[in-house]
Amino acid sequence: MKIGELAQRTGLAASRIRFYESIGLLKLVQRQANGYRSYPEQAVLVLNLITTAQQAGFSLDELRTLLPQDLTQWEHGKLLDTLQAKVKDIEALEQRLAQSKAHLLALIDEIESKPDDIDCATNAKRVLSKMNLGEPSETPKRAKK
Amino acid sequence: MKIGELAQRTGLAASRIRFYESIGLLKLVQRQANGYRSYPEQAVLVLNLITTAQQAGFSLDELRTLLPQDLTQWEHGKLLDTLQAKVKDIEALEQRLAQSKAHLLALIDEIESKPDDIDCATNAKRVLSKMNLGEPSETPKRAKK
DNA sequence: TCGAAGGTTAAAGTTAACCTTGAGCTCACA
DNA sequence: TGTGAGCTCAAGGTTAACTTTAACCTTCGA
Repeated sequence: MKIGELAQRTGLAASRIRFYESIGLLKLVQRQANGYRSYPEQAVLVLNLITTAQQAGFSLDELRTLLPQDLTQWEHGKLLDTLQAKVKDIEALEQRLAQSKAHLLALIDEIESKPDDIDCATNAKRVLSKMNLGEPSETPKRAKK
Repeated sequence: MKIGELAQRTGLAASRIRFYESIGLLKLVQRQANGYRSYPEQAVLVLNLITTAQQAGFSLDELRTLLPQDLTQWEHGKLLDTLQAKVKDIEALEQRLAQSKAHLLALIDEIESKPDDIDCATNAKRVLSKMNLGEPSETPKRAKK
């Protein structure tokens, strides 16, 4: 199939598919006589696998080293290890998220419980002084948008 | 205090502090006669607040609109709204993480339960065919590193 | 007085994961 | 035969949040 069809069937932009090829991530491609790219059925699977894995937190770089030339040649040991490591990563992220959330909730609480009889400035100082009592974690999260 | 000291006390690189000023995020700064920047004590608080908020998922852009010139001039309503929205964001992210994790664990399980009597290629196909049964979510996460 | 340490600026580089642009083939069809 | 959709490539643009570089000034300690 040509790139347009593959794009439609995977929901990816054609430019993105070409990009994956250019960085050596998608090697399942041949050329027709006219220079057009030609993909086998399997390409749909692989692209879906890639986007799914991306959503699980894998970078394209990781995926490149993880998905070898041929899908039937997976190294089970290494693959399983990596998957399990990724689960650990996610768990760590979950921890950090929970912390951030608790932090935010505490802050909201602190602001809301402002005694009605003090002014903004004083309250701001009070709130600020209560912040940052936990040690600074070093790993920033990037939420999308 | 000069930028070097502020950098030390906050743990941030001086270049980063200058950058924050350049994008209008840190306005608590004056100049000495020699052109050196001079910061008040409050700057330490504000920078800590910024890095903490960043870790909670706020972009610098959001922070700029959220932290006005003077810390004692917070708009409580807007601020609370934003904080609550961010909590929602975090909860959504938590959902997605939980999904990813479940997905990964299912995959691990699928691979591990490979019948010993079939070959790699067949197993790869079997595993692949079981993947991507959930609908594709559209929001990719970026985990760090 | 000299050199190192620390300050200033503007501008360019970094990273990841793409997208956009422009110029030029190729193909199907009316 | 022409036109418009689809393909090719290389190269440059985008975004966020910084860092690096280069060229130059200021301060401090020996």
